[in-house]
Amino acid sequence: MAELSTPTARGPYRNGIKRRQQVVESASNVFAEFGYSGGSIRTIAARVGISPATLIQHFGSKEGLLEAVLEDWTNQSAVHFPDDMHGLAYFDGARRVMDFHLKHRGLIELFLTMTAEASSPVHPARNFIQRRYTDTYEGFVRHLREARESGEVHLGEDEIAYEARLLMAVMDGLELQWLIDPSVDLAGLFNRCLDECIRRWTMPSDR
Amino acid sequence: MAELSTPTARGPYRNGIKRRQQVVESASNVFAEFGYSGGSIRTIAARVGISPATLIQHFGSKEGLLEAVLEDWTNQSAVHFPDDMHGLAYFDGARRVMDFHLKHRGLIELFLTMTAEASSPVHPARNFIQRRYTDTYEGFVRHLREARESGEVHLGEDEIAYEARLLMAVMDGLELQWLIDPSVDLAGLFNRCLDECIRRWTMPSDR
DNA sequence: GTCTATAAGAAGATAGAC
DNA sequence: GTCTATCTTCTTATAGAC
Repeated sequence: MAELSTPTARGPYRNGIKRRQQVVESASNVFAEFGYSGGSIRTIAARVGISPATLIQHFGSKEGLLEAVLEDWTNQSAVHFPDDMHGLAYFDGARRVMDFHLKHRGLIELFLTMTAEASSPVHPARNFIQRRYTDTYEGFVRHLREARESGEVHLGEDEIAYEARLLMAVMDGLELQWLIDPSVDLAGLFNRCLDECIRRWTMPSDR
Repeated sequence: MAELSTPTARGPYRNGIKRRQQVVESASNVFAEFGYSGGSIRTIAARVGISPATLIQHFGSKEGLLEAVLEDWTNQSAVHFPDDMHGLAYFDGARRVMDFHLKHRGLIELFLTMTAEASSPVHPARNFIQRRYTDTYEGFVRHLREARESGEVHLGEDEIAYEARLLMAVMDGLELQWLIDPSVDLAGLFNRCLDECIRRWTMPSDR
């Protein structure tokens, strides 16, 4: 019984866990490449060298696999957005998020494909994506308010809402252009935009 | 023979043309809703009340139908972007583009879904989308240069490139947020952003 | 845990009648 | 021009052997 309590590197679930992670990564790539509808269980299974049946055995259904992919993606993203930083420093940390995205193209491909697909109310990832956007927006607003209270920036309440939405839009929009044409200088454009945002936010009597 | 030369409202192709347009509109909606992979010939045909076989007869293949959809979409978009305006007035006309998008949600859903899907090199709409982005970017740059030459704005060459990319990003990004959450005030946010862009561009010795 | 075999259905596309 | 019927292939998912 003791061996069964916690799966470890030597424990009984070692292979299962490793395999599961392999499948999730394969699925992320395939969904990023072909979308959720276009990416088939067969393709995903073939890339890790297992049968479609084994894959289904692990995740129950294609939708179960999607949930695992989205969960994994949240974890990967969360690691690289600064949760310990506050106020303006939080937005300065967004540069590192972009650097991370640049090095993990598949991750952002997955996210934007899912987001566009999930504009349909029947898409299985719709709730997840909606929540994700709400969380990001509220996070931006919260940190801008913090920055205002500490005197770092000078923004009214409606300006905070506007700037939060705009920054989100710029991030998504630049990433979209970069996906279509990888020669677009994503990091350069975003850093410049962030510089000007911060400059604008910190200017006294801005508007 | 005379009756066959040009299809008119009374000509022999009248029904065919009307039917064809119906199918293209249905396909636009279905592709917008489920993406290209997820949208099936069967669904598209059912919505216009014809058989899948008839649809294929008209367009040859699913990819042929996609081409017709993209062509139609270009025509619809082109009508509402001001080709007769130049310099700053051109960007002011972008407000009307947004108003048009707001009233034709399916069109923008189609565009953004296609764009995200087409980040994959094997997607049949990839070339089309790439060209579309290039054209838009070059259009923005051209009109900003015109505005500089006529003394309307004060921007360096690299600032023009930056502002063009950023405005494109804001449009796509705000539209994406609006698709996910229709309560987002797309027109309001964009108009405010455009106001500030124009204000920034027209400021002497901006940077 | 993983496989083969297979069910049950939907996909794109074709043939030929009307 | 549109249909029904059908082909082939591919889809997700299950059953049961090893």
